[in-house]
Amino acid sequence: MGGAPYSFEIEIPRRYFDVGLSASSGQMFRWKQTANSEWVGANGKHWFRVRVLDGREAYRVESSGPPTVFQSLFRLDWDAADVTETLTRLGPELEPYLQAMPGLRLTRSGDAVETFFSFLCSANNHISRITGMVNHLAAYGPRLEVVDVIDLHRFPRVATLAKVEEAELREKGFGYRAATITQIARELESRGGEAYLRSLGAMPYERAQIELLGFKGIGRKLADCIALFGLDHTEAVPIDTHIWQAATRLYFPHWQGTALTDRKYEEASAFIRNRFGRLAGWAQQALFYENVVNWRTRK
DNA sequence: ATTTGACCTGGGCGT
DNA sequence: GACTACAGGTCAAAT
Repeated sequence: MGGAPYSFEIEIPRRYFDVGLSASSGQMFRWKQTANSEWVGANGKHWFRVRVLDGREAYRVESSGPPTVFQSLFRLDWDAADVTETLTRLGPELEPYLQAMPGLRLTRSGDAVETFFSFLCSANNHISRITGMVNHLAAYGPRLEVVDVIDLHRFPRVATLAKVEEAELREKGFGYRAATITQIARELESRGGEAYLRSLGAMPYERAQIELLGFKGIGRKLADCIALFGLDHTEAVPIDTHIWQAATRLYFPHWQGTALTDRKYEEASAFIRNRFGRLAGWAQQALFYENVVNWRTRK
């Protein structure tokens, strides 16, 4: 396609920022690696194309947005060396997990609506199918650009999604989530749509959590994912099957192999949150993705 | 307060 | 190649 509106370099060591790892670790679902190993993706109203500069600790980024958008998305305003050092001081048990995932960063979505609907797709599902579903939803938004044959769309607004029929999503393979997604889209619109969602980012984590739990179809786990990845509540600790495995291994050995109940969810999540504070979400991401990568061989 | 069963679909792995 | 288990869970009903 024609020249990108913005083209800039980001200079940072790979151990502090691995763009592919950060983009494909289950925090966002609209990034792809191209044949020539560039990373191309979209978030909210922006698209990005990222390539590693030969022999240098730097990236060349083309984007619809200025550097600040990219920097915010990958949370480059947080110093990874500092975060890692603080995390290992607060929890030495984290060190092997952080070392196993060098360059993995906690991201910060620029679009709460996209994150909200992305994680509605994630319940009892696996990353590859979530990816397909999120990209189906994204196709309801206007096309931004085509980069290396990859169709990049602006993620649709709430009003658009609220008009989608359940049957339509069923046909696209959404399964039973077709019903919850269309219902929740309408509920979200009636609560004020995007403005309401954004307001959850401005209120304390605990209150945002309660608001999100008011949607039928959003439980603790999804509420925490939305809070963490979409509303910048970085102290949120979603407990999914992977974090549950890690948490029982590290902190609650007497619960290993047991089912996750409401009470245990609350205790495990609060424990990690109290241990790492506003860095808890970053810790969670390292524990999560290390377990995703290694869980098959571990058991 | 915990446990159980139902729920769409499609990679992936072992038989 | 069919089978089966399971995946970034949630809800309602039955212990």
